[in-house]
Amino acid sequence: MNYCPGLGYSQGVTTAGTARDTTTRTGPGAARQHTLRERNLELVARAVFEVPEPLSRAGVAAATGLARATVSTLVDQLVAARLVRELPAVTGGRAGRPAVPLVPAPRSVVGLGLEVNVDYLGVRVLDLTGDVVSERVVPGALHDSDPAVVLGRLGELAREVTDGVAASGMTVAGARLALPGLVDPRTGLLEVAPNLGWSSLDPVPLLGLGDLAVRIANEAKLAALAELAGGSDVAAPDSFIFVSGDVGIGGAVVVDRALFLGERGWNGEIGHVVVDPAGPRCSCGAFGCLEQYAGKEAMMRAAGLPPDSPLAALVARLAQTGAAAGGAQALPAGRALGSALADFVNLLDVGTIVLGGAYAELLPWLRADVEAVLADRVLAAPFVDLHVRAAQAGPHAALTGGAREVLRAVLAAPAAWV
Amino acid sequence: MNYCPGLGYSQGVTTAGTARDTTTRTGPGAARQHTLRERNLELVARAVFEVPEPLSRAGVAAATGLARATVSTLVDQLVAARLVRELPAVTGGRAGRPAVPLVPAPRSVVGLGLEVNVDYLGVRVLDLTGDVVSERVVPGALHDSDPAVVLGRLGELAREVTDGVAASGMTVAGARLALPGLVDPRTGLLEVAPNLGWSSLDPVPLLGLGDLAVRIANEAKLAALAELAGGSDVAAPDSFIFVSGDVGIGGAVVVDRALFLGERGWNGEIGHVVVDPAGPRCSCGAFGCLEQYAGKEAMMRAAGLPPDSPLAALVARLAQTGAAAGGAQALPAGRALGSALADFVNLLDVGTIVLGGAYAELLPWLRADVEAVLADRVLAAPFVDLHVRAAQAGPHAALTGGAREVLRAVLAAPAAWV
DNA sequence: GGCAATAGTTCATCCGTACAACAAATGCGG
DNA sequence: CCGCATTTGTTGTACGGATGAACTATTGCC
Repeated sequence: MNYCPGLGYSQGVTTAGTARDTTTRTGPGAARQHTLRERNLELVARAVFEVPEPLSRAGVAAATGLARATVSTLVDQLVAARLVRELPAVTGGRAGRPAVPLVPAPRSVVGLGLEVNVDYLGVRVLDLTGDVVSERVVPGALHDSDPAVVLGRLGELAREVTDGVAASGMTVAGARLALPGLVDPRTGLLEVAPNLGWSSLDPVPLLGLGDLAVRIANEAKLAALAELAGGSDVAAPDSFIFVSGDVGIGGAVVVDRALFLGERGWNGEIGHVVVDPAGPRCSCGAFGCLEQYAGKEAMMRAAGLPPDSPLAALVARLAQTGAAAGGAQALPAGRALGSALADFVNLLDVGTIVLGGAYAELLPWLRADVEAVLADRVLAAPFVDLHVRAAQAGPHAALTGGAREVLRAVLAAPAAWV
Repeated sequence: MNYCPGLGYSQGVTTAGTARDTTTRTGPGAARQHTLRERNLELVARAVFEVPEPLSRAGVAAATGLARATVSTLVDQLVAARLVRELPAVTGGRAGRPAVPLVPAPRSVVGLGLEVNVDYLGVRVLDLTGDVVSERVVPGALHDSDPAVVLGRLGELAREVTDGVAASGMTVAGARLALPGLVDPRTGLLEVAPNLGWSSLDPVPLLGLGDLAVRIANEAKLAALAELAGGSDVAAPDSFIFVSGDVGIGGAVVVDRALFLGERGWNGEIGHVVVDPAGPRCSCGAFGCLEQYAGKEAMMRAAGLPPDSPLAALVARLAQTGAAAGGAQALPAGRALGSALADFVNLLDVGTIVLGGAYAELLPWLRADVEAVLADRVLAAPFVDLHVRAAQAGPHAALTGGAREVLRAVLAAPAAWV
C-alpha cells in the first residue's frame, strides 16, 4: 500500500568536496541479534491484533511468513506479557488438532486518554480489545481558566480512574493528554491554547500523576486517530483528512494509518486557509479565513442565532426552516468548507475526508455544497473518487484516540513487556 | 529528528467482534538472519555516503555502533560491489596504524535521469559521488506533440549516453523519467500532461530501452529531490516545500529528506489553490486559482509583456522599470504566491520554502510580498522561523533529481549489489 | 479402529553479530 | 635505533535467534 517509489529515508548522496551535512545522522541504529526478536515480536503482535477473525499460532505463521516454531516461542512470550490471550481450543468441524485462537488480551494492559477542552475535562481507559474499561467526563466552562487548577483537577480524576483500574489487576501503559492548541511534542510544552486562554506552559507536571508516562498532543490529531477504529457499519480508511468543526476548526492528516505531522505537528490548520481575501477579519489577524465562514460562531450568526448557541439549536433551526437535508446552500459554511478542503486535497492528495465535531451532525446540510466545490476545484477530481463522510468515533473522540495511541505504542514495541 | 510521537506504522487495535480490515496487511515481512545483513549493509553504506569527511572502517564502526569486525566484512562486500572505494591509507599525524578512507565509488554504478518537458528533452547520468558523468539536453517545442515520436527520440538519446557510459565500464542501475503531469506510480501510467497535450498513456515502452528499469515521476517532485544535494554555499534543508513556477506551477513536499506523496503522488498542486474566488477563471475551470496570478503567462501580462515572452524579458522589464529588488508590489504575483504558500504552510507545517523555475530568478522581486503575507497568514508564524529561498539545483533539476533517486534506491538496498 | 489432517513442540543446524585476542603500521621518547 | 603506546584492521570463538525436519497431540472420517 505504499506507493511512494521507495523513498523511505534520507538520501545522502553528497557531492564530493562540498562540506555540509555535518551532523551525523545516527540513523535507527545497528541491527543486532535481539533486533530480530523485537521485530518479529512486533510482527506477531500485529498479526494477532489486526485480523478480524482470531488466528491460531499456525495461522500467524502463515500470515507472517515465520516458521511455526518461531511463532510458538514468540506467542508464548506475548501471552506471558499479558498482551495476548489464548481462547479455548475450538474444534472447527475440520480434521486435525483443534487450533487455539489468539486474541488481544482484555483488561490487562490499558491506555489512558486525558483531555482538557473548552467545555469539559475527560478521562478514558481503553484495553487492548478497544473496549472502554472506565471513563469520567466532567463538564465545565474552561475559557480563560487557571491551568494549575484545571490540570490538577484532571489529575485527580485520572488517579481515581487509574486506581480503580489498577485494583482490578490491570496495568496502565501510559497516557496521552489532548489539548486544544499548539503543542510541541519535542519539548512537551503547550505553546498556546487560545480558547482556554493558556500559553507557554508545561502541563504534564501539573497533573501530578507521578511517574506515569504522559505525553501531550493536539486534540484534533488524537480525535483523528480515533477514526482508525472504524464505525459499526463502515470500515476505517487508511488515509484521510480529518476536519473537526467547533469554536475553532481543527485538522489532522492520517496517511497509511499514521499521523502526518509536518515538522512540528502544527499542521492541519485549515481554519485559517484563505476562502476570500475580501472576507471578514479573523481573530488571527488575517482576512477571509475559513473560520469566519465555517466556525461555530459564524455558522450560528449566519442562521440568525446567538453566536454561543448550542449545536442542537442550529440543527433545530435547519429542520424548522425546512432546509432540505441534502440540498445546496442550506448553510453558507458549505461552500466555504468545500473551498478550503479542495485546497487541502490539492496540496496533500488524500481523497477521503472525515468531518468531525459539529460538522458530523451538520453533514446532511453541508454535503451537497462541499462535494460540488470539491468536484470543481480539485485538480485530480476526474481521476479520483473523493469521499466525504462523518466521523464515526463518538463524543470526546480525542480521549479514545489518546488511549489508542498509548496502546499502539505498546504494540509497536512489545519487547519491553516480555 | 523524527518528532512524530512514535507513529511509525499501522495501528491495528481493533474492536473485538466487528468484522472489518479484512485485507491482511502483510507488513514488511518476517525478519530473518539475512535481514540483519541487509539492514547493516544499508547502515554502513549510509555512514560512508552521508558524512562530509571520509570515514575509515573504524570510524564507521564508531558512527554506526556496530563492532569493528562486523563493519570490516560489510565494507569488504560494498567494495566488492563497487559501491564504495578505498582511498590510499593516510597517515594523519597521529600514532597508530593509518586509516583507510572510504568514499562513494566514482564512475562505477550510475543513475539515469530522463525528462520530457514543454521546451526540451534531456538525459543526465550521475555517479555515486554526485558528479555529472554525461548529459544531453535537446531543445524543442513539444506542446501537443506525438508521445511515440518524442519518447522514441528521448530513448535514442538515452541509448547514446548509456552506451558511452557502459563502454567506460560503468553500470546503469536504473532510470527515472520526469514528466510534467499527473503520473500514477502504481501503474506507471501518465494520466494527463496538459502542456504536452498527452493523456492516458504508458510512456516507458515507447522509450525502447529494453530491460532497463525505468520508472516515471512528476517533474516537480524530482526537481525537489535535486535540492537535497544542497548548493555550493548553502546547506540543503531536510524538510521543505518546493514550488516551481513555469507555464504551470508545480509543487512537492519533502519531509526528512523523503518525498511526501499523499495517496497517489498527486499532491502539491498549489497552482490551483484559491487566491480569490472573485478572480479570473482558470484553465482548470475554477475561479481565482494561483496560476491566474503567478503562472508565467499571468506574470507576463501583468508586466505588459506578451504571454509567451521569455523569462529574461520579464527580468529586463523589472530592472528597466526600476522596480526595486526587495521592494514590495513589484509583481502582483508576490502577494498571491504568499497567500497560497501560507495555506500550504498552515496545512502542512513545513517551514522552509524553496522556490524554483522562474521564481528562483524572480525571487528578489517576490520575496518582500511573499514574506509579508506569510507572516500575516501563517498561524504558527510567531513560533516558527519561516525561510524562503531560491532553488540551488541548476537548470533541468528534474534530471538530477531522477538520477539521484535511482542512486538512493541503490543505497537503500545495497544487498542486491553484493 | 485405523488413517489422514492439522496444531503445536523439540532439536540439530545455520547465519550473523559480538567480544577478545592478535597482527599491522605508525608516532614518540629515550 | 629501539621499545612502547596507539590505532587500525583481521581472525577465531561464543552466543542468540530463526529454520526445517521430526515428533507428539488431537480431531474427523471411512
